[in-house]
Amino acid sequence: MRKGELTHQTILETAVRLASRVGLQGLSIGGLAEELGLSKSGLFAHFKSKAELQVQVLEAATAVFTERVIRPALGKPRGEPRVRALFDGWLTWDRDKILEGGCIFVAAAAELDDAPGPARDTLVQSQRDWLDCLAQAARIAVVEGHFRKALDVEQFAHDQYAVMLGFHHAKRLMRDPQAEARARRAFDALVTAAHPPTS
Amino acid sequence: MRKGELTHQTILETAVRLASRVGLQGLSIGGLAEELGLSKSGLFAHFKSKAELQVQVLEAATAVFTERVIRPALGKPRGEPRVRALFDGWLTWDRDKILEGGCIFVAAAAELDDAPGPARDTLVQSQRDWLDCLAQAARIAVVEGHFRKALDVEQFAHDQYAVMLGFHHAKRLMRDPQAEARARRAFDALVTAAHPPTS
DNA sequence: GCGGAAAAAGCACGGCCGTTCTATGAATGG
DNA sequence: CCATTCATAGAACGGCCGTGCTTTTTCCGC
Repeated sequence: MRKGELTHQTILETAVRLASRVGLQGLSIGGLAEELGLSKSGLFAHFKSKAELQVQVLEAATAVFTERVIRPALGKPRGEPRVRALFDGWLTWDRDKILEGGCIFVAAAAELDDAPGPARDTLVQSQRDWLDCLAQAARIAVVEGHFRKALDVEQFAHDQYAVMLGFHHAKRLMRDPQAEARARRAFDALVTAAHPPTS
Repeated sequence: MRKGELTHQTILETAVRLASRVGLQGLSIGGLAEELGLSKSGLFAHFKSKAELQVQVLEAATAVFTERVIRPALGKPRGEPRVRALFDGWLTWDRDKILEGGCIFVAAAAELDDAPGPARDTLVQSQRDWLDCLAQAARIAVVEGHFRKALDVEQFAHDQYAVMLGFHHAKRLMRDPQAEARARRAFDALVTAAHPPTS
């Protein structure tokens, strides 16, 4: 009962990387099996269906994301440093070798936005958690006095994520070498605007 | 030579709408033919390959976008009104019935960002033109004195498009009823920050 | 080290894919 | 009005897809 779960996890790791390149729909069981040196049916046995595979890929990606982006940021001081750490962490995540094809959630968002089903539900929940995480970090920054009291933290989280999406577009599609600089400038402007009134 | 080009255009219209739902990859020749009541081979004859179909779909979508979004904005007064018109036009575009599945360019951007080829090249060019259009509108706003002289207009265009991408995500994936309000607030903040120093 | 269980492979299926070739029908120009 | 071109349909192909079923191999507790 141990060997099975091990390969199961190995499959998911490879699947996440592959899916970031070819998308969730483009992730085929045959292709994934070949990449792993397994038989198609042997791999299929781990998941009862392709839909289940897609859900588990998203869950696995969420787990990696939490480990790689959210948890390190939680180690940073409460307030603005943590808000900035979440932003930096996401930039690093989108650049990670694990994701040769860029953030898998951004790719999945475009694929699934009109495809009702368990995969979409899983993605939406994951993204909601992420936005809540961003908003909560901003809320703490308000409490700490780094951000102004009247700040709409959900709006801030929304705007912060929009900058990330803009970065993804500029970097991965447009191959803009200035993508990261542009994103940082946009985010800095957001943070500055969130600061308490100076005078 | 007339009948052919007519159906050719009809095919592309339907293809654009369908592709906005299922994506460029998901757009199958068989499915498209059925939607139009044509035979698969009869439709295929209009395009020498699926890659060519994808390119022409993107070109057709760009033409519609230019007609529906850019041209009306060019009728607005130079400066901030035109900048705002481009933003409003995009919001309307993303909501249009033509695009049941949301902006086809956003969907294609995620699909093609790691798929080199003519389709990707076509999309990149279209997006570059769009960003240039946004930047140029901002540049005019600087000349008109609506925006401050030192404004980085390319950065402004980048940030403006990021807001649009954030809107698309919030609206189409998250189904956030506040998506449009959030986007307008974010864009207003951008415009306000672009204004000349008040004092 | 053996026997049962779990994991993987092998094989076959129906289905849709893009693509090609051939035939037939309709539109068009002289 | 007729001949020619052009637009569409039909059938067939090899290929990959997801998915079951059966067999073989591998693992693991006793």
